[in-house]
Amino acid sequence: EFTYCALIEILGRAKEFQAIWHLLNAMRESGITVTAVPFTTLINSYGRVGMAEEAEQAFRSMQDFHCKPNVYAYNALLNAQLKVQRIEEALSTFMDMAQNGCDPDVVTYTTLITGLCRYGELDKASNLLDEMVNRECAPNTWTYTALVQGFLKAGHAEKALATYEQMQKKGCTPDAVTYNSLIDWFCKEGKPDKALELLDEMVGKGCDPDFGTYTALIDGLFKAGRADMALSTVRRMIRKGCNPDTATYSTLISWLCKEAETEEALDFLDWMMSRDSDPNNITNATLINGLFKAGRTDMVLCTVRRMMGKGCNPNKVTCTALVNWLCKQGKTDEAVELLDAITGTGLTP
RNA sequence: UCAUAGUGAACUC
Repeated sequence: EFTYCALIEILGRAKEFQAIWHLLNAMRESGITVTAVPFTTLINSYGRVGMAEEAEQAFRSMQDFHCKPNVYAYNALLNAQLKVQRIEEALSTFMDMAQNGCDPDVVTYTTLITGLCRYGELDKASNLLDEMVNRECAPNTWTYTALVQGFLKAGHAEKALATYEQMQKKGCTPDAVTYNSLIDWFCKEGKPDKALELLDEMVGKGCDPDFGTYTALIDGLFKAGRADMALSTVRRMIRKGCNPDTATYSTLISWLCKEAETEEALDFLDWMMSRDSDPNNITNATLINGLFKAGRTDMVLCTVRRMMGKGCNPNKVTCTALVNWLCKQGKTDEAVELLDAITGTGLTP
């Protein structure tokens, strides 16, 4: 049983859904009692790739396995539904929980609050927080942070800050994610100094900055025209033992290209590739786009090849741009060659 | 805790 669950987890990440179903059926046929665990794993796997209807189907089929959904299964379903904006369905899942005597927990509420905020249903989200308190289901740092983030993204800074206050009054300590949300918001508002103050505050309170903190700051400082400070933040990050990840690299590469520092941007790519982290699709798009904008068309093709060598293929937008450019240059052969090299795209200029 | 929730990056718009 334990082994099965581990296997299903792996299959789920590999999107081998059919294999999971076969495994579940095999388990049932061999008389193994199927618990809610493998179903939760399956529902989550569907959820991750946005297959909400399949997630719903998996949830319903639990019945056929005489398996009663628990709060984990409900939460996974809610998550899958909200990810693709099935708000009505999610709300009815939430009602079902109550009817089936399954008490929502803090994860249930946080999932709902996050989902509702994402689609602008801030009042509903806010009401849920009140409902939690009334039902003696204590919100935690994640719950408050989700709501803070929701208000910030919706441009309701006052409410965000009020929630942030409320959180602390209730004894929930802000963590790195909470700070990162606020830091990012200050940066986006063009107030990197405020963001830096918050950085000091978090450090002062013993909360370690992470990738998110530094990346948000670096981006904000570049945006505010303070490239030198941004680069010193990179050094600080490395000095503190927090190594840049792919998002940090993308931020750097993007800005360096904008600042016409393409050599530095390419140096970062070298550095990145010489280290643990491989470029991902976003790094790829960032760099290619940056090189085009900076007029470094000489470097475009060899960079594309290097990244493809690392298994990092251009996305649709980049690919179209590349092919267009090659065709304009009259290098249609190279364009066709490139298209062939990129699997599974049927794009033609 | 064998399974679930909140942050950061490019392009497109």
